[in-house]
Amino acid sequence: MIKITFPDGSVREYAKGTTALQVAESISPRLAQDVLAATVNGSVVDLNLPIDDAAAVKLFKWDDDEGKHAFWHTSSHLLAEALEALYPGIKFGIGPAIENGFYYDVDSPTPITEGDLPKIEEKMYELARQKEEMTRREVSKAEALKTYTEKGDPYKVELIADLTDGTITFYTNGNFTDLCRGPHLPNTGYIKAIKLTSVAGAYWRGSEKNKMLTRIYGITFPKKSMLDEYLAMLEEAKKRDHRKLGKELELFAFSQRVGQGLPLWLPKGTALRDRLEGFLRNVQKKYGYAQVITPHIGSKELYVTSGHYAKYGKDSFQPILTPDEGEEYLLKPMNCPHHCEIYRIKPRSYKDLPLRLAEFGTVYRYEMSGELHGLTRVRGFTQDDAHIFCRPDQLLGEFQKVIDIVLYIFKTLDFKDFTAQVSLRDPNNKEKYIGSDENWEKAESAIIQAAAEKGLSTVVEYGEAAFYGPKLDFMVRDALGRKWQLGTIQVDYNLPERFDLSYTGADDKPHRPVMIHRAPFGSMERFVAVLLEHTGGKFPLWLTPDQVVILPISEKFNDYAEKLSEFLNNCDIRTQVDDRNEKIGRKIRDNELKRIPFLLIVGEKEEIEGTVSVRLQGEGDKGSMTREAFAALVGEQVAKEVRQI
RNA sequence: GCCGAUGUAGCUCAGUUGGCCAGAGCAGCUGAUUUGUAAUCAGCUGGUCGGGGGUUCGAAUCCCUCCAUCGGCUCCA
Repeated sequence: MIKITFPDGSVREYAKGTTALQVAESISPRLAQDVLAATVNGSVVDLNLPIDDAAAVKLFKWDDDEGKHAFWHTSSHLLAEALEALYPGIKFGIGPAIENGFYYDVDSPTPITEGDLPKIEEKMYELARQKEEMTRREVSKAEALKTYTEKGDPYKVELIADLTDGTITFYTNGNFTDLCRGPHLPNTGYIKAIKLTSVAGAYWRGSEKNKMLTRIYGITFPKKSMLDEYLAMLEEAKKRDHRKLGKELELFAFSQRVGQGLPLWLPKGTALRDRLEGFLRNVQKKYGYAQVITPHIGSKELYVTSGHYAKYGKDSFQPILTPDEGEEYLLKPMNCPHHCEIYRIKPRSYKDLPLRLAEFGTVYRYEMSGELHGLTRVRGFTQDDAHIFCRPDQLLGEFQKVIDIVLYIFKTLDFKDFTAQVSLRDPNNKEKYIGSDENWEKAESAIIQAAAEKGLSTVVEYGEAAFYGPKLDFMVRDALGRKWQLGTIQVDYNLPERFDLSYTGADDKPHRPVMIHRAPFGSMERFVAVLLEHTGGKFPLWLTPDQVVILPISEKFNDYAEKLSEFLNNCDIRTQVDDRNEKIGRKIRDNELKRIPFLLIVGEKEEIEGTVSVRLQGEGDKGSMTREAFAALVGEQVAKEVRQI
């Protein structure tokens, strides 16, 4: 007998060789049905792996990430089995579980397109219904290599070559055997609902130098109803797509003639963006920032000095030449070099620091055409940029104040679900970065310390740093769950050196300042995009372009509506009148669809009483009140939304 | 940039064995209606069928090419 310890601390005895599935069965039949994976002493294993020694066992169901992972990982093997049956000679790359489902990368003798997915799904259902056992087998490296060399699967051979002997396992379901670490479900019968979502190209091992394989994405569920829910959720998410809402609400547009990735901000979008900028300007003023403005182009020499030219110059927009002298200028890809030059305009004393220079700076970057995406990835955009030049002893405090600004903004705009990511150098690829190891280490530890002292829970990502320094990035998801970097704070010891920035210390000697790059929104474009998807176009009252629309019952009451509008606008309430010759039902519908928060309906009754009938967007009739009472109501709500710092 | 898909009116979309002047709804314009809480009625306007080239007696429809968009990959100062 062996002792099994459970997460709650209880201990039960089982026969040696008992499997995790049998353990679940001994607890309840229901649990045995729901359990998908288990950990034994912390490592994830198959449910049917015999446990031979006393161990701590934890069981995972669908609601656990480990459970979903095993489910989707098994699903990718099922997909592979179906593919091998339908496309003899197909070669396999990798087929992992991902956040929402799984994929398999394949090299098929005949092309696979989206039209082929239904028949592949059909085959998968057929194989799933056979409840094929997933059997595990440990193999030697030599045997593994032999198997795949004989089968003629070069990708698997390459993978095996990197593995250490003694750790290699094969899993077999039906006629299909795959190199795999596992764990897996006991059999394919758990998979009841299957949807192959898309096909895409993907470079083998993620390098564009390699061959492009075909990647087939899919998702599976233990119940049909769960798949239906998932598909309905995707439909809902599509309605919140910022590209669709931006068009519907007339916030921004693109024109092929202007150029791809170059957004045109329409009047309502501009009003929204101006308000966001004003909000941040106000916050920054309180934190001691000074606004500056710098040109949209800069001489090539500026970027040679900063190091940007060597790093990105050739892949960027081509330099602009002056007509006669042939001088080279670049479209500004970032604001920092300009701000460094502002620092240099006069000698700086340690008493002048920190110097905080802020600019809503529009920059232009050449992004590859396939990478452009609505407002989240564009070629011309405006950063809510600022550079803080400070003494080394001020770095930590300044960094933390920037964290405060970011958190204040996220709180005001109700971004609850964000990730704070510490983006460090790729330790195996240091030549991608500039600057000394010593400075990198100083900068990295400053960020980690600042975040820790602020009680921020962070994830660390290697290889995500800027080329001149490490970053603290704030990632927020869009409607479809894709992560976007919004706010960013970066510590930089390099640019001050390259620009030879200095200040005179109390010791009357020159010292090198440290620089913080920061953008709490990230860029106005991306921030508005994510905000749109989060709110579904229902912006908070303080931010929304139109706050109130007055709907006269008929044209007879247009004059009263105009007077009301004038009154409210004088109270700083953004008000319009819908004076079209339409029925009231029509006006309500059209203005509801525009997501205008307050609809005021006025007719004979209101004109005589001097009141307005208030209708809240999405909520309906709220009864009538005087215009003064309404103005006070709006004022209070705005004040509540934008809490003072 | 790469793989795959898509591109018909301002918007959403019909229209493929290639064949009458290319259609609908909404939006827009004109007129009627003067309206009480999510679409009033009638008439009218509007399209280089993404651009260019080709095949054909004939192309929105087939072929080539370029452009843009969408889903990924790569990249992301």
